[in-house]
Amino acid sequence: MRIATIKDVARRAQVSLKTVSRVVNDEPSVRQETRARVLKAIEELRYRPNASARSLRGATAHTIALVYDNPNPHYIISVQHGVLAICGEAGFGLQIHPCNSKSPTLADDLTALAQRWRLAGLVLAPPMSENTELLRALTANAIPLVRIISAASDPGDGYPCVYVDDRDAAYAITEHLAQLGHTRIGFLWGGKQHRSSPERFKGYEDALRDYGIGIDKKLIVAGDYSFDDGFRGARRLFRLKDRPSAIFGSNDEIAAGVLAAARAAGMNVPYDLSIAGFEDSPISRQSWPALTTARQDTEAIANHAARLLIAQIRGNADAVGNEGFRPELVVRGSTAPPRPRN
Amino acid sequence: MRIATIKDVARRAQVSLKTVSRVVNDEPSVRQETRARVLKAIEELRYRPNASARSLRGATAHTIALVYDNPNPHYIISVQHGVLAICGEAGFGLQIHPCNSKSPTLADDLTALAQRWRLAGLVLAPPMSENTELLRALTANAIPLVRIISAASDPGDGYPCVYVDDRDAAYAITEHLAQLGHTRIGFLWGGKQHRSSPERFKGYEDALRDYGIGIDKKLIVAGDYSFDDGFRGARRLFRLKDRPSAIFGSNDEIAAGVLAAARAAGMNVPYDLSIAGFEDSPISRQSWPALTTARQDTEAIANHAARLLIAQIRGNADAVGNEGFRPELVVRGSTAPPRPRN
DNA sequence: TACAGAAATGACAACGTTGTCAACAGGAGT
DNA sequence: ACTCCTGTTGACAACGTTGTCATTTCTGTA
Repeated sequence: MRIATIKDVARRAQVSLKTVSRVVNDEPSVRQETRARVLKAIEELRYRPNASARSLRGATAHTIALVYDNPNPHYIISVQHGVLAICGEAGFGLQIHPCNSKSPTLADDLTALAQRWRLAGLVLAPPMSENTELLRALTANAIPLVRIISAASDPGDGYPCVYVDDRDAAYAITEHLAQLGHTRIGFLWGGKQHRSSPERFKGYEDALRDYGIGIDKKLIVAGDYSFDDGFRGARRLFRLKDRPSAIFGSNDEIAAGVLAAARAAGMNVPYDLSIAGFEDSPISRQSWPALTTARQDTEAIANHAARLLIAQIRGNADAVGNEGFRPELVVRGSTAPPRPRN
Repeated sequence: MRIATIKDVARRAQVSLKTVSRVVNDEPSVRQETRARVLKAIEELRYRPNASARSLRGATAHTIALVYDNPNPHYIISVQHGVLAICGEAGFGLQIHPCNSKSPTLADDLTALAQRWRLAGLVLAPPMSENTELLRALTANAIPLVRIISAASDPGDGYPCVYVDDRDAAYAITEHLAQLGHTRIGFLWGGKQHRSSPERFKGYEDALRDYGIGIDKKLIVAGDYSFDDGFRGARRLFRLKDRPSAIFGSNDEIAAGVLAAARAAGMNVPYDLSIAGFEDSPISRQSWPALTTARQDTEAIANHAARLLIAQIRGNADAVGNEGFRPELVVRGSTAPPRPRN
């Protein structure tokens, strides 16, 4: 059972190839009657335009790639689905491309990828989206792109982006802890190669300052966005003479690690220790108690990124602009006022 | 900066198009010297074969799709990465295609997808892989496919597959609980549309029978593969007069839900209640205590599925056969002997 | 030295689509 | 009746690659 081509449709509808093409692409200048005849033939033959032929004819394929290097499955799946939803609407295909953000050949690899598949553009997730050198290389090769980045405002550097105000949300979380009465608030850093890490730290710092709480470097621990680092970091904080009464983990995985460490140390969360995370990933809801965190609507963010990219590809970039998102504080059971000091 | 085509390379290397094509595709019958000249030109021009043109010329694109409808991000990411690794080696592209397994137009949608993009084949993850009607429809349209399914042995129904022996692993888990001395073991079902659910239940049943433990229907609760169902199911079991001393959740999410419910009820896991999950997903390691579970090497499974599909596409299906995987018991802190009855 | 056979190379068509341009019909305006 | 326009349609080339087949060049042997 051969797949029908435009030729078969044309023959069946008694029109030329071009007319079928016009109908398929909703071009004007086709009589109502002719259009109907063609549509009927398309239906009968189950004709589907061949994407390869289309992209060969045009400048690029109707396919974009999503590029990421992120260990958090929930985040990635959300981004994928957000981008896919828009691709579906726009008739674009999606290639996913996990990669190593530290690879020295990254720019070359991505350029090769884009050229090989004639990709129409790239969506860059963090931390790739924050690699200026990479952005330059891709732009030099005329590869359209859009970034998902962590920033308080539009960086206005010419590269299209969707920006997420991590600082603001981290401020809200720290503020929440301060308002509960905590003054010894630990902070566990995320991975240094993500711009979100310093942003979140900045929110923490700013809130402490605004609430008149001094910054104690001993309460601040480096790490990566991982459960294990949360566990280890928490243990380190527990060993301090003047322990924190609350710990803010830079993401939910870290916070879950803190929770596990607290449990292992026989603490009762939230009464002995308040814990907050970031991201509202499933783990924050599936812990006990559930974690106070910041909800970021990753799918909406990805939606916008995809729309931005596709608008750019289609040349109507003015229709869709850069946009900011602001994660929102979600208070759950893992935070409470500190125990009165004895 | 136009992207170089085979024509540019041919001109630069002073050979015909066809010779370049031969070099690119590693065909024989090219003199060493000529080959070197062509390779040099390719290098200099940064030539990359145009995938669209290739697939237009050939019968199909060098792209396969991964089709799934599964709420578990960790599982999906693992499958994606497993498939991608093989695609990379083989020079294939991957399209991901999440979809609704209950959609009545699923078969049509997938056929349309495959034809539109000239896909070379499909990898079907559960539960799509267990929909016989779908398999028939795809096969009728000559779309190569491979399934990842839950089965104790090769079903030998003609559709290529990678099968995972969930029954055996569930048996091992139940056996582990029985050997610890548990006789009241609760079971929380996974989603009915997944074949793995009855398989896992069968393992539970078989083990109980072999260890002379009667089956108590009150200890068996229906549900889906979700944290919330685990939570609810556990609460139902806690209300029984003769409570279980151990609960086997059909996957780690369910088990994590049980853990949360136990914590909410003030129980001390594992001493008041043993909990076992299935899958070895991150949540099983990131709980406290960590969950006893069954480890399935999803990436290896996906690797094999992709290899199987690509072998089939290339017509050397004999080189790679169906294969079975057997998840392996992982004992962690969430299981212990029951408290002596008082 | 000539010649068969093998090896290397090239010319050309074809894959399915769409952009360009020409052709044609029918109606409005002179 | 004639021109001019507008709306509809079709012929043809081109996109970049590879399969087919013909041609050229080389190799070893008679």
